[in-house]
Amino acid sequence: MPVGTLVTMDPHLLRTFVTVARLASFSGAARELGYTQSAVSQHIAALEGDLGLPLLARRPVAPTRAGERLLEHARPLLLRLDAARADLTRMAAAPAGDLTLAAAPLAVHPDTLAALPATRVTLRVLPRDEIPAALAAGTADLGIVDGLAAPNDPLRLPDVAPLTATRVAEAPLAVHLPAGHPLAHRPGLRLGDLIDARWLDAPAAGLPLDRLRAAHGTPGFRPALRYDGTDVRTLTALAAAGHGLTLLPATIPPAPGATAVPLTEPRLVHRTELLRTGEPAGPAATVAAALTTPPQSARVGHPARRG
Amino acid sequence: MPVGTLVTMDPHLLRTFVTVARLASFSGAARELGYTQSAVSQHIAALEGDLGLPLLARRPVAPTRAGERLLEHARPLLLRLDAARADLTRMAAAPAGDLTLAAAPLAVHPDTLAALPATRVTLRVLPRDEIPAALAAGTADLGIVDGLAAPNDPLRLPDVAPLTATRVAEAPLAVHLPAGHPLAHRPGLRLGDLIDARWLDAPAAGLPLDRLRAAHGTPGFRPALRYDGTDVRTLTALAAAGHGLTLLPATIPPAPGATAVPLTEPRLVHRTELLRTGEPAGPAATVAAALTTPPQSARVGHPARRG
DNA sequence: CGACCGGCATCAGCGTTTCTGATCGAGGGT
DNA sequence: ACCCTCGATCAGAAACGCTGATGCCGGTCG
Repeated sequence: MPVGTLVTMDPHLLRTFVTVARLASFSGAARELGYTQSAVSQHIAALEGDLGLPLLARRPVAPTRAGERLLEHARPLLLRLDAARADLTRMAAAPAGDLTLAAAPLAVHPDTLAALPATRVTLRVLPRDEIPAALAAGTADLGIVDGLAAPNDPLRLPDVAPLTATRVAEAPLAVHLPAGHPLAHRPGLRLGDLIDARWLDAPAAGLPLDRLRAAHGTPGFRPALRYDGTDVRTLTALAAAGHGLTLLPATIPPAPGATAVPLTEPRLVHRTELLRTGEPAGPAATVAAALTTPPQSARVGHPARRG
Repeated sequence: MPVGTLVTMDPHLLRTFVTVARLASFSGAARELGYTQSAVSQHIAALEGDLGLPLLARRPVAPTRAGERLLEHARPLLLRLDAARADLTRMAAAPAGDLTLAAAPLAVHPDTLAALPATRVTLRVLPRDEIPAALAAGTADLGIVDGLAAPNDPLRLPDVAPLTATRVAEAPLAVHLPAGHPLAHRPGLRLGDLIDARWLDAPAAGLPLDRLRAAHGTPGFRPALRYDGTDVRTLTALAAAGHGLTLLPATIPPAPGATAVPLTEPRLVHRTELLRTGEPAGPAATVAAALTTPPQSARVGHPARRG
């Protein structure tokens, strides 16, 4: 299949456009990018002339409707471009002995830690959505991400670069409730029972509430206390203290004063996956192999192949 | 957050690289792209020099390991770039009166057809995975895609451009069996009961088998007859004739001599979604509104926001 | 009210990039 | 042995993209 025939839209122009939009200033963008203000002006003029549309309102500088749209295209495009470059230049360099692992907060499982070599390892905890970008940019060699999914369903991840995802583990889910909660003694809970409850909102550490809403197909799941850290023990403690419910993998023990009740419906699991760029090399390969004993691999770049 | 600082990797160079790789020929690519062979040679040299890696073996011309990797980056990149360009230039042109609708084979539902205006409409049936690209390229104004999904889960689609997906319908699933089949009189079937059966392999028309394997987490689901068309009636007839089983939305009636048995486990639905680029305008807006009476919208560009 | 100042547009000029066209060496087929 | 195709390389010409200077507009302050 032939790849398109248009091309143009020089990434340099896109980059200055994005910068101008972010700073709301031509001269500011020029300073940041190391250009003359004149050059920046010409860049924007070139883009607008090429597309036949005004992209920015001047005085004050703000993107037009078309400009907004171009930003939506340009930002991921530049991300991918940098990712491609980083990936390829990495292939040129010899594989270093050091290994950097980027992990989402709930994705670091004791088994995982046991599989790591003793030395020259950096473990970096990042928000889930930034891990693919970190891999792509070469900031990390291996990624561990987690999320809610139907059993055996791969996770949905931002598509910034051709990454390979491998299933590491799946665990059932449990709702953490304070011991005195009326539902705390049930053997199992359905998500529908808990729509009207108040939930901890912990986007960095836990499972985001909008994912629950999507899974159940309703709004609801009102946020109570918001926790911006990544520490899971704090989260369970908050649940024990009655600040709201949390849904966590069943492998996480509840804090004293709390109970973890298995979630029975819908059939969701907490899935963790290993992410890597292309062929693993050097120490990354060893760790990757150790983490994925039952190999169940899937490409995430083009998810629709499986849909 | 600032967008990366590297840039370079001129798309023109990437385009000639992709073309050279596809044609396995420098001069062939030159002919196709309207360059001199000399220019193509210099393009490749520039890329290789820039990255510090050989990308192509000469004589015969074939991508190296690094070249393969670059292709994986470059192809979606160019796709996105063209999509961005097409999207923006479309904004420049006045919205035409004509409406082109790209639909996956199983996604065209009677209700959908009823919602269409009487004139100036083109309905084009495409493989599911090509619909986002068609929208992005401006070949179609609206897309209708379908697929297997957990209830209330959005579909997984190739991420070529910022598209908006809206739920149109969800239907339960049914397995089509010949009337004489031992399981034909069951009230319901579980997917696990059918791993060892032979299945129709109809990637263009039906639900792909590898999606079933993913849903059940096992290999199995051996392909029997392969059907490359997109006609659903043929598919049901093939199932009736005993050429293999098919899984179809329960809204599709079985052919004479066949029975449709509801699928009870796992909890999967046949979901159809409406796709559009940014803000709908002109007649597309009317149709889009008509198709999505209960609005349940979601951005597909960055699926991880919900996971 | 007028001068000033910051910010974007425009222009000429020049250095660099990036084509073309010609030439060369290496293989492969006749 | 010859020719023909293919890719690499080189010199020159055209095109491109940057800088620095200048112009214009709007807001601000004496």
